[in-house]
Amino acid sequence: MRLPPSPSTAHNHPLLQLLRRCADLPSLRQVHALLITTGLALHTFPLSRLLSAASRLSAAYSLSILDRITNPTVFLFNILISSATPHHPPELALSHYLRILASGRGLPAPLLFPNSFTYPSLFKLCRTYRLLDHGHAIHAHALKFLDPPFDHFVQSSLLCFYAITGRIDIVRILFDQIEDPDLACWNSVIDAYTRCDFVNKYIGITDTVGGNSAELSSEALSLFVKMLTCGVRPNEMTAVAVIIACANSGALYQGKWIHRYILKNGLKMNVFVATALIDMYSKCGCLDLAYQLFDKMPHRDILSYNAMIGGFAIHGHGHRALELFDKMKHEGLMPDNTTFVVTLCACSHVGLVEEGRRVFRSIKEDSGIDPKMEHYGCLVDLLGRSGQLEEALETVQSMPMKPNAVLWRSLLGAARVQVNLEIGEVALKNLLQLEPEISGNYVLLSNMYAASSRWDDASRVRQSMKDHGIDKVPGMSLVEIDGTIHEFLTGDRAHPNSMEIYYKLEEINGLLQEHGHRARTRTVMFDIEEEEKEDALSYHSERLAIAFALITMEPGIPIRITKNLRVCEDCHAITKLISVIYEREIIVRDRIRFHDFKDGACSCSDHW
DNA sequence: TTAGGGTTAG
Repeated sequence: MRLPPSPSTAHNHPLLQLLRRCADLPSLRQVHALLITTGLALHTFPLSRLLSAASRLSAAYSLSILDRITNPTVFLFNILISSATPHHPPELALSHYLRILASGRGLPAPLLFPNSFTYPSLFKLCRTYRLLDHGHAIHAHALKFLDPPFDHFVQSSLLCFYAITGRIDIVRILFDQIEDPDLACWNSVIDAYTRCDFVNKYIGITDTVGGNSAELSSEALSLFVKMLTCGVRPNEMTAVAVIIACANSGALYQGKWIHRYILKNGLKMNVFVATALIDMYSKCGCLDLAYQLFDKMPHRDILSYNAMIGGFAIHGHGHRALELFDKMKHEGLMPDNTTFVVTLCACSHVGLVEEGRRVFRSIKEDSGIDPKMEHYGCLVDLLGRSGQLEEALETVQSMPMKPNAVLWRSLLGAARVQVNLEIGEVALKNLLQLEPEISGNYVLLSNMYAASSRWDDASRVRQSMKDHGIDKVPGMSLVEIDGTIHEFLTGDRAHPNSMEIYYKLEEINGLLQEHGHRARTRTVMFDIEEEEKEDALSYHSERLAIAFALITMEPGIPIRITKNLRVCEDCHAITKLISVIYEREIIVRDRIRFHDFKDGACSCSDHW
C-alpha cells in the first residue's frame, strides 16, 4: 500500500500543476481520481487547489467535492468564497460563508470562525455584484469576528466596498483609522474618491459634473501628495486613479504633472495608464495630446480605442471617430457596447444622421448582439437633435425594452430646442413618472413653457418644484489658472476678486452691445421683463469665469472652462463674440461635450 | 487562501 505523500511534498506535486491546467470537467475528473489514488486528496492544500479548479468549471462539481470532506476547514471555505465566477455565482459564495457561521450549531461539527482571509473576498464579492446590504451586514460581522485592528487586506477591500456605495465619508473615517497604510490602502482610498464622484453623479446625490466632482477629485490629488510625503512609492494603479481624478475635474495642470511624474519615476506606460491619460487629455480639452499618446501606443485594446473615439466624440470630430471605428475593426478588434455608444455619440454631436443609422444597424451585424438601451438612447438623441422628432418618438415607443429616464429626457431636450410642446409633454409625463425628484426635469419643462411664452405653466412648474422641496442645481464653472482651480456659481460674489470681475463683465457687456449682440432670453425661464432677463443671463457662471480669466491670464493663452450644466444659447453666442473681441481661444467643457470658441466660431458648429 | 487599475447615451 502506498503511503500518502507528506504535506510538504503535497505543495509542489506535479498533479497540482496539472490541476491548474484543467480546462474542462472530464480532465478535472481524471486528475481528481489520480489525487485520490495517490492519497493527496487527504491533505488540505491539494484539496484547496482541487476546489479552486472545480469552482472555475462547475459549481455542482465543487459542491460534490465539498460534501465528501468530513470536516472542511475555514481555509477550504475561503477558497470557495474567493472563486466567484459564472460557474460559481455570488449566491453560492455567500452560502459558503453562511455555512461557516452556522458551523457551531450542529454538534458534533467543529466550530468554525471566519478569518482575515474570508473578508477581503466577501467585500470584493459585494463590490463586484453591488450587494450593498450584504456588504454592510458583512462589515458588522467582521467587527464581531476579527480582532482589531483589521489587517491591510481587510481594510483595503472595505474601502473599495464603501467606494461603490458613494459614502466617501465612511471611506475617509475608515482610512483615517488605518495605522501606517500600505500602498494598496492608499490606492484604494484615492480610487474611492474618484469612484464616489462617479457614483454620486449617477445615483443622483448630484447630477453635475462639477460640484462634488471638483471637491472629491481635488481631495484625491491631496491624498496622493500626502502619500508621497509619507514615503510610500506609487505604482501604476496609483497613477491611474490620480489621472482619473484629473479627468473628472478637468485639472489639466495636475494631469500634466502626473504624466511627467510617471515618465520621470520609471512607472510603466502600460495600457491602463495610457488609456487613462488619453481620456484625461481629451476631457481636459487637449485632443491633440490625447491622439499623440494613442498613436504612440505599441499595443492598443478595445478600451484604448473606446477612450480615443470618445475623445473625438466630445470634441465634435464625428468623421475622425468613424475612421477610428473602422480602423479598430480592420485591426481585428471586436467593438463592444461602449464602442457603439461613443461612436453613435460622435455622430450625434455633429448631426451625422445617416452614418449614425449605419452604426446602429451594425451593432447586430458586427457583434451579433441586440442593441441595448444606451444604443437606443444614442439613436433617439441623434434623431432628436437633427430635427427628426417624430421618428425619435416612434423609436422610443417601438423599442423592445421599456424606455428609461435618460431616453425620455433626451427626447424632451430635443423637443425643447425645436419648441415642439406636444412631444415635449409626452416625454415629460413619462420622465416625471420615472424620476419625480430630479430638478433638471422640471427646469427643462419650465424652460419649454417659457420659450413659448406660457408663463403661467412655467411658474406652475416652478411652484411644483418648491412644493416638492426640489432645488434647482446651481450653474457652476471652474477655471484653472496656474494650477489653481477657481470656482464660480451663477451670480456668485464670493470670489476675492469679485469687484474686478464685475467691472470686467460690464466692460464685456458694453463691447458685446457695440458688436451688435442682443441677448437671447429664450433660455431664461422666469416671467420677467426683458431687461431683467438679460441681467440674469449676464451672471451665468461661465461669464464670471471668463471675466476672471481675462483679467488674470496672459494674453494668447487659451482659457479652459469646465461647467456642470449645458451651455445656454446666449452664453454660446457671446462666447463666440468674446473670442473675436479679445482674440482668445476659449475652450468650454459642458456637461456633455466640448465647445472650442475661436475667431468667432465654435467647434460644435452650433449643433449641441 | 485574501485587497487595489483604463473607456460608456443626456
